[in-house]
Amino acid sequence: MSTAERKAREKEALKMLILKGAKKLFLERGIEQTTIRNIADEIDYSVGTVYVYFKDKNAILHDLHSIGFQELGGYFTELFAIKDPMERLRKMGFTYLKFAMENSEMYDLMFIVKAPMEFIESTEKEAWNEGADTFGALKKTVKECMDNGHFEGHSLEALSFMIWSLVHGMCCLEIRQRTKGVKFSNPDTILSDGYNEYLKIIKKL
Amino acid sequence: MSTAERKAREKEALKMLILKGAKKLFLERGIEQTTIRNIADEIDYSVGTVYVYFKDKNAILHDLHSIGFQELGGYFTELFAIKDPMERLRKMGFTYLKFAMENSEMYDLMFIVKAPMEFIESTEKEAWNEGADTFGALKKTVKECMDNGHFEGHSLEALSFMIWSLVHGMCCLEIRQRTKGVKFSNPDTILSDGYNEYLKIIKKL
DNA sequence: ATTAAAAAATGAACACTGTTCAAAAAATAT
DNA sequence: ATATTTTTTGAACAGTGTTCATTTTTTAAT
Repeated sequence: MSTAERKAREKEALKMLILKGAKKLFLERGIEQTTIRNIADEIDYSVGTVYVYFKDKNAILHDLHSIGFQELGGYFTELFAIKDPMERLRKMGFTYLKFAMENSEMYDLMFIVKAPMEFIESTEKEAWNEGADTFGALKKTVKECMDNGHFEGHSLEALSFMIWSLVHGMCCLEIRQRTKGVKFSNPDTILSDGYNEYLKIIKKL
Repeated sequence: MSTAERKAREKEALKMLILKGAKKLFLERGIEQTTIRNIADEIDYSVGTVYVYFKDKNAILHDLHSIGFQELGGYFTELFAIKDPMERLRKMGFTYLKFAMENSEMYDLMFIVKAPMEFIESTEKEAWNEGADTFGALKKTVKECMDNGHFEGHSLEALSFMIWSLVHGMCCLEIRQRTKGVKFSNPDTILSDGYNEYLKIIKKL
């Protein structure tokens, strides 16, 4: 019985080792430039082994995308100590932008790359819980703001989606290099001027 | 002299034929599922010929991305007849969203896919004029609104970037399938409820 | 009309990709 | 020490973007 437990642990450990190697390569050379052979080489295993632990490349990308959401959760934890929902909403915007600018490759994988969603669709038992939970946290805060008399005339779902779209839009334009002709053409500007404008907008709503 | 002119025309015609074939395949099976061989087959030429007319795949994607901006221009033309800048800004938002939802594969190529930007960087003589011009049209309208007393306390560049980010964010989340857990989970909802919320927001600014 | 020169089109070949799977190696149980 | 199960392997396959010597076609000159 003990050996079976150990084996299960070892199996899990090797799975994590593959993910760790994959993440390392993603960060230093980009997602698209990383191959299964690269990952196998990185951790000194053969390609075949990688396929024992992951159905295909999308499975690796999906698991890594989930790890990204755990990391985003780490950025978010201290937010929930903030009592005032408007203050929390402000800081939530900053934290989201900061995470995206400091972990752009992971953000890309979590919110832009198609592969993780394709994996979810192919397995089709589970929904995109990571996304639903994150959006849920935003909605909860927006609701508290509305309960306190803010955002009159807006519906909860719609306004929450707008706020998400606004910050995601900035991140997406920056990460996929569409800010070349705009003055907002680097991560620092997004985090200062972009965030500043975000503050002005939610104040007026 | 006449033959040289005809040859130049024929060269251009074949180039357009390749782009036309590429676009057809993109729309019916997606960008990532379309190969150079597919394109060559589609127009009854060999792979080699494609490479005579285009440096590489990114060059095709870039030219197709430019065609997308021409098409977006077509959607935009009637906007400039609108005198009232606020009314123009409202309709501009709707037109942008409509273009994105009706031509999602082209929108993806224009504003999300990396390849066209990589091509611009590799040639490095030209900037992303398509993007700068489109953003310029938005900025011009926002400026007229500000001249009419709207959007007090905002800077032109920053607010224009926010408006772009807001509508682009919606499109990007929808096109890259991140709206599964949200009620805004199809193109029609974006175009009705999403646009409605966009109207509410710019009215309050 | 024949021939030489230039231009255009070709597709086999190369190095790479994700993926599979019979065989080998290692670990476990008897 | 042997048999069984589990784990790991890497060659092989079908596909990708890309190149380039060769062939075909077109043009220009005689």
